[in-house]
Amino acid sequence: MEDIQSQQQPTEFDPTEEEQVIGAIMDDREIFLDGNGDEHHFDVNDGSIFYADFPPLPDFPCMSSSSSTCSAPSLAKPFPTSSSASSSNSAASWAVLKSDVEEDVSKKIQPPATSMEDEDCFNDLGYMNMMDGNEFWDPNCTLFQSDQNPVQDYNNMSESFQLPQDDNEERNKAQIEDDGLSFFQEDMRSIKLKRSAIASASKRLGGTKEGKKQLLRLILEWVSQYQLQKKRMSTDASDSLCQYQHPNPNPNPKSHFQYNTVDPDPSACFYPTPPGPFYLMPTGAGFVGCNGPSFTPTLSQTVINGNMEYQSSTMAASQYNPLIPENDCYFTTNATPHDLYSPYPYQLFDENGERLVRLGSSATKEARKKRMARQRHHYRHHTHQTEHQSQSSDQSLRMVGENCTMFPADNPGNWVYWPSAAPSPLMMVPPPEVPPTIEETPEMQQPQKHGSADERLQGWKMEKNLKFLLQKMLKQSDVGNLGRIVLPKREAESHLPELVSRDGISIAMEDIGTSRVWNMKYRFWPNNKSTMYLLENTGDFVRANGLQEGDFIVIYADTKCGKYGVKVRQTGPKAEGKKPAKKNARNSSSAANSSSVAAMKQLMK
DNA sequence: ACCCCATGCAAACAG
DNA sequence: TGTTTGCATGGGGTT
Repeated sequence: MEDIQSQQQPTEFDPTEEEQVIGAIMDDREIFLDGNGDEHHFDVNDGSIFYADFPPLPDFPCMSSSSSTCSAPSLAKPFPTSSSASSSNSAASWAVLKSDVEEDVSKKIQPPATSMEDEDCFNDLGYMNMMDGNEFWDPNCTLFQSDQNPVQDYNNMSESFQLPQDDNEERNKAQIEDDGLSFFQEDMRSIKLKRSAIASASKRLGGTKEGKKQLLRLILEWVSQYQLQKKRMSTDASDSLCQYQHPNPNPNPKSHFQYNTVDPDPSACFYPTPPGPFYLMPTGAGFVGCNGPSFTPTLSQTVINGNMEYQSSTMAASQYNPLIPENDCYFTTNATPHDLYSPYPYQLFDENGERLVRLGSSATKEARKKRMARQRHHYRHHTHQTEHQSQSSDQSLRMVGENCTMFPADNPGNWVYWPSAAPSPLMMVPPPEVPPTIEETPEMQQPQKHGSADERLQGWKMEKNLKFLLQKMLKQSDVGNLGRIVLPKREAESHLPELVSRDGISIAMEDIGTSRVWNMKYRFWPNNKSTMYLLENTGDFVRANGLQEGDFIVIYADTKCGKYGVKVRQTGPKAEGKKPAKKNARNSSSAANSSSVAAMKQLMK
């Protein structure tokens, strides 16, 4: 059973081939036959369990040229109010959400949503070399595409299952072995994997026998967890569902979209308070509304505070929320909490032949033990959420912050195992801080350490849910004691809420690095027959981050949480040429961007 | 010529 | 008197 052997070369797979039962990859012994149809049918079609095109990296997707490139001028908003694309394509839940927000807020501040305009913008900007596709922002996108609706195949196993406690994982794994064939006979029998998918996954795992073993191990483990969970759920299914709660569960979708005022409860998203040993982090898949039932069943595993959860995220949404239209998008309100906070580290995706395996943590016991040790270590030292806010240097915090999961920085649950060929972007890769320009090559934007840049980048896309809005290289006047930052006009008009009053609007701006939320004010001044846009109340923010002239702030729209995020990028000691901008462009953002790109390239080296 | 925006500066405000 | 607020100015890039 350990011997995984594909019947084909990993790299050679017939696109027309039929599904291949799991057993077929195991030592050529047909241990598992195709399910008889009335059992759990793990019909993992090509393109369903593999997903190669991660959501776009929201880091600097639109450069200053965006406003000129994007068709929507000043009224184009990150949170469109009346975008036909948005209203027509977004899920019904979003429509409800939108209306709620519009009724309640007074200044046309809309929750983050994606508009086709924005997508086009991204495309036009050539950012798609990173974004690859529109699925992330496309309300109609199928984040995990599949020719078939895997939910149908998952109808009988769509419970979102979890592992018990992490301490039990060893037992679980042991049980995998102990149960032996009985284990397989129940569920593995019905798992079908397309040969190409297997081949691809195997290839991703190195194409070696060991890699195949690893693949099988992952599958087995996943199914085993399903087995365990199924047993549990048979006695108390609801417990399983209720065990995971949003840190700030609130049935009112508006709770996620406090746009006009600072969210009184930052924990609504930005300050999660794990309710207990379990804390689910929202995944892009489950949260962002671009995954309908066609969402790929993924082998998901997350270890959170020493606990592990396995979940097939969209299955849960499908099962527990039958209102979710197929192939449609749904936003948070339609998704069950379970769905919304589904982890995903175990993932095998496929799309258009470009395969990517994102495997879970248990590739080796050795590695897992190390991770668990790290988790315990971190957990001992960080038991209170408030402490997390000072972890701006913590890479994991950065990542989760950008992912809107607001996972505690010390929370080790954010780890994933990444095959050596594709190191985890979460753990190893700092985000590219420089918005990619058209002329920028992907290599320039990507970390250099592990794995291919493309794989890492895709992982990034998967993790992030932030949409780049604008960035600004701070001038002396921005970091002075005036407490205001002039924003680039075009970007402000294009991507920030429309201002109808000179009083402006309050914007809850989360510092992505620290998870701290700053209540800023976005407003404009008339200026020389034109308009000047500013962020006010930035003094504390600037001081807290020690921002200086030449540093950058990048403003994002958090599409999951409906808030704004700001990321600071400090360019270090202001010794050399700290006046790079030197008014070298008319648009400060353009100037800043172009100059900052160069500066950042230096920094990233 | 137009526009953007960094910043100067004075009025208003607060302590 | 110090700080904040709001507008004006003008350098410099773009059209």
